Amino acid sequence: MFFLIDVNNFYVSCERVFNPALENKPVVVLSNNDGCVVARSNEVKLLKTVPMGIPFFQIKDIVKKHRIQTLSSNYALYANMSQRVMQSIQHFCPILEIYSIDECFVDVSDFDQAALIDYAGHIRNKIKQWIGVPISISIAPTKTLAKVANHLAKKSLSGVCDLRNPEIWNKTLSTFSIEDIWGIGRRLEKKLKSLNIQTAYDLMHYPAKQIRQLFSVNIEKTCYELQGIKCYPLEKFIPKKCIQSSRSFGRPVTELSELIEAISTYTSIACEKMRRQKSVVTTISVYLTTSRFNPLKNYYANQATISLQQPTNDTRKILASAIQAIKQLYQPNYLYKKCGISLLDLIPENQIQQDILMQVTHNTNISLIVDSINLKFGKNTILYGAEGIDKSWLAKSGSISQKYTTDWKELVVAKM
DNA sequence: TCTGGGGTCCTAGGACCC
DNA sequence: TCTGGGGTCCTAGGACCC
Repeated sequence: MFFLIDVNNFYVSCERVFNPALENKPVVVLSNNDGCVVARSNEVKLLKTVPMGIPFFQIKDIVKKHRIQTLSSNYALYANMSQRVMQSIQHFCPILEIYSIDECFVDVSDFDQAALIDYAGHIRNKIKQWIGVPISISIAPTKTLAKVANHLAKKSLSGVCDLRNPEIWNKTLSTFSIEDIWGIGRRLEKKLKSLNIQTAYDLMHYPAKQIRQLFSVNIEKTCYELQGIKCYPLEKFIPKKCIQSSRSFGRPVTELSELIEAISTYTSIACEKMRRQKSVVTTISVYLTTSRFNPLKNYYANQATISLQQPTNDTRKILASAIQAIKQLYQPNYLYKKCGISLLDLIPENQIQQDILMQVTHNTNISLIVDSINLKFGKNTILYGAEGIDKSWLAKSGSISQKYTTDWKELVVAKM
């Protein structure tokens, strides 16, 4: 039996904890570079005119008309708030899988089943009291059903939805649209509807084997999960298999020197993440692109994949390859919009295969020292020269809130 | 003028082996 | 002249998620 616990309107809720003036007002949070809407308060959702992911410039009039408060995203704050929420939940439910920044699955099979609803309510109150954000909790025998129940929990006053009773879940599924099911995207929606599968109930009763032939093993699993047969177990923490870092630029970039600064900055970010999960990398891929939205300007996009001689997590070595790659990709006379790096085929650092022809070296890994300094004194206390100092190409974030919980200089001040 | 970022998994098809 | 059958591995691209 699962709980699915998720924070309502997560980014907006985080902002409201530290800025109560935002309560009961329409609020949106924008993606990097203030590009798209990535979080909306309930007030905004009710307007029905601001869909998730819409480019900000397309809704400027609506924002003005309804006095929607607009915030740049503050990922340092959200990541820290996420940690706090997850740690608090673990206090009540030790076996959990963190599924995304704002939701987790919990195995509640060993709990007193008769008391589950009360327990969910209790957790909800405590998270609101301790962290300050509202959460919803759904209860169901499979993850897919828990996802369905979560939609209903969001709309209910209690914030809890129990879908354990097969009669209730059958009835619920008969009015639940196919496109709202976890794992059904736009393409599959279209194909399923062409077979006259309109609701979750229709999919649940379609022969699963046939679904597998027509679609894939995943949709077959979805079919079983709707019937209450568990196909997706709770996952333990698994290190990432690839780590990417990329950003759009705040303005068009034309100079190679600036691209080198940018790719160096992203490489440094990706490498730090890799070391945090104790992995090493053997293959990297670097890419570069102009804006794909401007039909008048020449479009150019290219990528280069490089195999490193030896698995490593040393930023200096990876930087050398990344810079070499960006030089190779660069073509003059284009207006570049974005570049990025992917660290591929990550393996645990304690499982490195030694190359018989390679000399064994025992260099001190300076990267680890850099990491520990930055952890102690704050991000970018020390950085690689190639990353540049001014970084005038950085993304825009016009209205970002303080790093209330992660930076000594920006802590919350309590006034008496 | 302005359009995000970071992931996972599956499948088909090519290349290769015996 | 006639050109099989069974298998593995890798990769690119598609689809999906938050």
